[in-house]
Amino acid sequence: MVVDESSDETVDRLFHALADATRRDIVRRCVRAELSVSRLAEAYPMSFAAVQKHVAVLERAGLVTKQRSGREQLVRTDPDAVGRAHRALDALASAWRGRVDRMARLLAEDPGREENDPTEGSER
Amino acid sequence: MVVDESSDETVDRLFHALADATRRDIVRRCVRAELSVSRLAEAYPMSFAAVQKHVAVLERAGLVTKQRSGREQLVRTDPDAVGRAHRALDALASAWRGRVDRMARLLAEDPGREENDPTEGSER
DNA sequence: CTCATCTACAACCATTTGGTTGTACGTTAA
DNA sequence: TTAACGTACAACCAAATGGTTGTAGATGAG
Repeated sequence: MVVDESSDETVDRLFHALADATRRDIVRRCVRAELSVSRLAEAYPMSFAAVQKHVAVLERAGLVTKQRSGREQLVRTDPDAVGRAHRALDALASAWRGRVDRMARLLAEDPGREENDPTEGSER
Repeated sequence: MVVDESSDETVDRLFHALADATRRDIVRRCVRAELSVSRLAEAYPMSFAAVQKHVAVLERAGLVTKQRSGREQLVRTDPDAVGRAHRALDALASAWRGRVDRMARLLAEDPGREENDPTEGSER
């Protein structure tokens, strides 16, 4: 049950998880080091249970994973997660993005020959 | 009033706006064509007022703009919006990717050849 | 063993969200 | 002018969110 990375509900969970400053901060912290939920909770002005819930949201979104180590639960940001978010954004506006990228490049490098309609270009 | 593109609340609004399939679809549709709110509403199994609210959420997040044309209100996806979302993601995991560090070093040591767009480079 | 620590989870609460309907107002067409 | 259309907005509602406290189960230290 791989759940298809680009299904609506998957993308919903992904962006929803990112739509909170505390959760983004957790992701940031756990990129560099594995931290127990208790350690994380010390960093925020809220209860342990609240942080636990935030971690659960991130986990369901696939942004972090938990690994048991003794009595602690170590949280780690999934290295692929940000890439997945990027791909979701690209899928969102890929047609437009191809056009704008090309326009930007043309304007920057070689102004004067923009006559190819790129409305349906790069799928990267 | 520029509101600082990377403030917590700005990013909150951005990702929250993207965390709904209907809203993502509106963004997708209005990338290619300006559509009135009524036209948009026809596409979804919900009331006009509901679509109106979705558009309002997208507008507060800076993802779309509305422009009056007669009695219609035309909705258009902001060309910069997806770029802003990309940048927010990059800022989130820059430490892990080492991207910002590398960019900083390049800019410091060898200013003038930053022409390899790093927003679209390494994927793992 | 005993105690402190870390986690899990339930119950509860206030606020927000996503939807509805209804009303009012400006604009275009007949 | 009148009727139809497109929009704005308020009031309302159910469900989800984000927080709390409290209780209970594992695990490690002394």
